[in-house]
Amino acid sequence: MGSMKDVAKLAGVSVSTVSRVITGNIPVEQQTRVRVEDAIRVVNYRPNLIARGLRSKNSHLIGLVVPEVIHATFTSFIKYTEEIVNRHGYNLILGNTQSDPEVEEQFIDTLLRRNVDGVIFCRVSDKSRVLGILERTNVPIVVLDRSLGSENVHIPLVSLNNRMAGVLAAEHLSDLGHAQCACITGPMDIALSRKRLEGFKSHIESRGLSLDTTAVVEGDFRFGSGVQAMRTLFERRAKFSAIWAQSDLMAIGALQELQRRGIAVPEEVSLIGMDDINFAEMMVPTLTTIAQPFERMCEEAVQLILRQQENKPVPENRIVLDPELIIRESTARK
Amino acid sequence: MGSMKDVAKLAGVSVSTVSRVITGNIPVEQQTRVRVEDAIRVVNYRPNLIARGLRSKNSHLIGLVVPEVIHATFTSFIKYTEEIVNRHGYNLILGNTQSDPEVEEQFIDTLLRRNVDGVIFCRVSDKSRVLGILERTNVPIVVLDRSLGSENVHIPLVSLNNRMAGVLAAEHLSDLGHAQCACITGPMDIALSRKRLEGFKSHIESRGLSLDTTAVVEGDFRFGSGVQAMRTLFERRAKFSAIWAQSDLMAIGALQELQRRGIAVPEEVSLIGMDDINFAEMMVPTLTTIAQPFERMCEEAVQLILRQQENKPVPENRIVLDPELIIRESTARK
DNA sequence: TTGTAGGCGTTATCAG
DNA sequence: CTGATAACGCCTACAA
Repeated sequence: MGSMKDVAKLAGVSVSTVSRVITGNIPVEQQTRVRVEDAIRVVNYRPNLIARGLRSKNSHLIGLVVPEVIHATFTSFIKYTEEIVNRHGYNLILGNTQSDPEVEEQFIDTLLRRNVDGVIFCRVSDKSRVLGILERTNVPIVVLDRSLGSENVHIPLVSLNNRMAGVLAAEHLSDLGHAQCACITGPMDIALSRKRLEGFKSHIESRGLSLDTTAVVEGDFRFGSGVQAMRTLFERRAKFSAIWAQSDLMAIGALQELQRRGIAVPEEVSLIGMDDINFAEMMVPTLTTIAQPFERMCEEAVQLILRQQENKPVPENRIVLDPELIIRESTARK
Repeated sequence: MGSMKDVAKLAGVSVSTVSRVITGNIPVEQQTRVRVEDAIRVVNYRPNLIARGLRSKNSHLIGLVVPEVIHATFTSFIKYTEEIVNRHGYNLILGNTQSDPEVEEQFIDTLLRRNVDGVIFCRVSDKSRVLGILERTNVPIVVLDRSLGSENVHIPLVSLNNRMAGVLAAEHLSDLGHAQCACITGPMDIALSRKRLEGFKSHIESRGLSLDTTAVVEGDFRFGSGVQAMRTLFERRAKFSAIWAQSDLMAIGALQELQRRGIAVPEEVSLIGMDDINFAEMMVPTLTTIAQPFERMCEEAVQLILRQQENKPVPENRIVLDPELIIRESTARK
């Protein structure tokens, strides 16, 4: 792979002329243009993005920061973000921080030193100092699926209407005639877990019922905590005919424990998950769930980056998308 | 974030001196060193990797090419590769080609133009022209979990002993007394599917039994094809008391279909998967499976890249790792 | 329309 | 030990 110099020499022109035919839209005489184009082919010239980036101060690189990779939500974010940035001519540089502030900071540091054109953060905690660091740079940044409550109002944010997710779940269950519901939440120090519970609870109360405190168990979004939460519910002798788990993985954990105890789903207990991961359809019974619009979330995030970069006014700084109820087999009329 | 120039000006030295204290191990007088270090702190200087890369012709970037993201095997590769390259001071740039040769080529092109220090390809087909393109460059390249048969013997390769996977599955089933087995394979135009089947079959034959051709169905590694394959087996009235599916996803599909037909696993039919994805433990019954050493595979791949880059002799050009049988609940004595 | 010159931020070489 | 200077590959004034 030759450089511009090689092309120039071969074509008998200066490098700036080569640059012009590469860039296009700058007048070059037809004759020299073809000479240059031929030379380009001969030396197999491809513009070097490093050099170009050094000059133009942008890298066409977008950083994606996730706290985990093997995790339905983040895997989806990775997939769609990569696809979308690609479509816009960018490449994705991926960083898994495992929620370790140390790793987080160190990754952000190299991103900045690579002149990335933007950084997308998945579910970053307000505790992480990185937001502060990034704010002081002028690198476009977007928080996707954010967690904690206290607000950095000026940082662009794409998130789900988590409260609505709770309402949708409660609505579906009460429509089916369930008067006693249980809820397996995510970590309560993450705002989205609280918002989901709040929506769930408030809809139940709006129907004149109440959500028993013994029927609310905290999990960590993962499978094991779903199993454990189910056991806790039984230990507490909580009364319920329906359960909402705030992630499909926890719902699948709950399902496993129910089946091990010989409790039929949905005949005896109805079960709703959340996320609509692929596996929701693979269970027996298939899982009713609250779907997140992963692809649209990523699209909005990338748009926010690109707009900031072009210094276009960003009309909406906080984009909140709606979840959707997907009815399958795991819920039934009481 | 200032540049070296800023630091130099502030410290009253030349840029080369600044460069020296950054690089370390080049003699600089103690006094000027501290002056420079102070200045570095003041202007918040961080060496720019783009510029450094332009000079030194390496980017500390490694490209990972996968044909899919939301897919147990590749998600694992992404996770581990990212972790490992990071540990070595590299960043990962991820490309999902969806097996589209067009996208593949275009991605490789930008990788080369970014001066990546290495490219790791997951399950690349021999049909893709990219291997040829890459061979002509001197960028280190490794094929991970490769598929097709015809050999480019000089390209470093990390793969699984797929034949052994088949043997392990057959061995386990015949140890349990199953004389009639079925197999749901991956796409037969992918070499690893054929090798797996070959191992499976040959072990069965070594026991004086045979694998009925009606009991072999081709899938595509995905859930839906597992469901479909199961139906096909029933339509064909194939006789079997045990099934090996060459991916956990297909096994889960088969399981769903079996359960829908009221056939108990493992009481009536034993079932083995392959991969040992997270969900294998989440099923009821939990899935017996053949585990792939994903992390080690990635480690070897990264090692091969780094060794090539340092121009160290690469002792082993083809690394084949062994799978492992994980016994859970979905298999039982006949 | 084309070439020359300078610079993007680093590092390496060569004097001093 | 330190400072010019050139070079990495590209782009963009400015001049011709």
